[in-house]
Amino acid sequence: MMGRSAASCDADLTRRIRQGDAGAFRVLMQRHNQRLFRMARGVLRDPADAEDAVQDAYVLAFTRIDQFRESSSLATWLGRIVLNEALRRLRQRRTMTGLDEEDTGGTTPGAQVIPFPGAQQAPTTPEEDASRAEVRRLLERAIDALPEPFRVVFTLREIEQMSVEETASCLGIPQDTVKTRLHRARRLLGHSLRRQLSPDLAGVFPFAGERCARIVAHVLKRLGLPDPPPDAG
DNA sequence: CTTTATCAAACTGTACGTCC
DNA sequence: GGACGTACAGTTTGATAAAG
Repeated sequence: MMGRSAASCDADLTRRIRQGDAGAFRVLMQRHNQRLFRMARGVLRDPADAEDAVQDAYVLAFTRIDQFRESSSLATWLGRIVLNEALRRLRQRRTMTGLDEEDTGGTTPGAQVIPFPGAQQAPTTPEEDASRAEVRRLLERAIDALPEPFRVVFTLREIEQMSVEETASCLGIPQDTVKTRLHRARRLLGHSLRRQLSPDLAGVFPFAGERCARIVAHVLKRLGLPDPPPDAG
C-alpha cells in the first residue's frame, strides 16, 4: 500500500506538476512506473501493450492534472487512468480482431515474466532460480487464463497489494464485488494449478529405494530385530 | 516485557436475483 | 442451468492499546 510519507510527497508533487514542473512529473513516473505497468500487464496480458497503455495514461494524467480532485490518493487516481486506458485497449483489440481474445490456455505471444513484488531474495543456486522461474511461468499462465474481471481484481489485490477499498475505487465497483471476485479468482486459480500440477504431485518427496531401505534398516536395528534380505519372505 | 482485550480489515461461505 | 453480482454473516488475522 502507499505509505504515510509517500502520500504527503505525492501531494507536494501534485502541486508542482500543476505548476508545470516536468521534473516533478519525472519523479512521479519513476515512483509509480512498476505498479502501473503491472496493473496494465494484468489487464492486457502483453508487456508491450501494457507499456504503451501506461505511456498514454501518463500523458493523459499530465494534461489533465487539473481534474485531479484530492478526494483519493494520487496513486489511486493514476491507477484508475491506467486501468481505463488498458481496458479501452482491450476493447479496441477485440473489436479489431473480431475475436474474443486468443486461446486463454496458451502463452501470450511475447509474454514475459512479470516481476513479482519482493523478488529480492537471498542468493540462490541456478537450480533454485530455474525452478522458481518455472513456478512463475506456471502462475502467470494460470493468471492470464482467468476471466478478465477476476484477473483484474486479482492483479490489483494480490500482485499490487492494493486494499479492497482501493481496488473497488479504482475499478468503480462495490467492495463486496471485489471480495467475491478475489475469492472466485483464487478458487479458479487453485483449480487451474491443481490441474497443471496433479501429474507431478505423485512424484514429489520420492520415498522409495535407498531412502526406504535405509529407514527400514535403521528401525529394525534399533528394535534389535533381524534384517532379512529384501527378497526373503 | 508479556499477556490480554479490542477493533478493523480481510477471508470465506451462502443465499438470492439477474442475465445469457 | 450456469455464470456472475450483490448482500450478509460468521470466522480469522493482524495491529494496537491497556493491564499486570
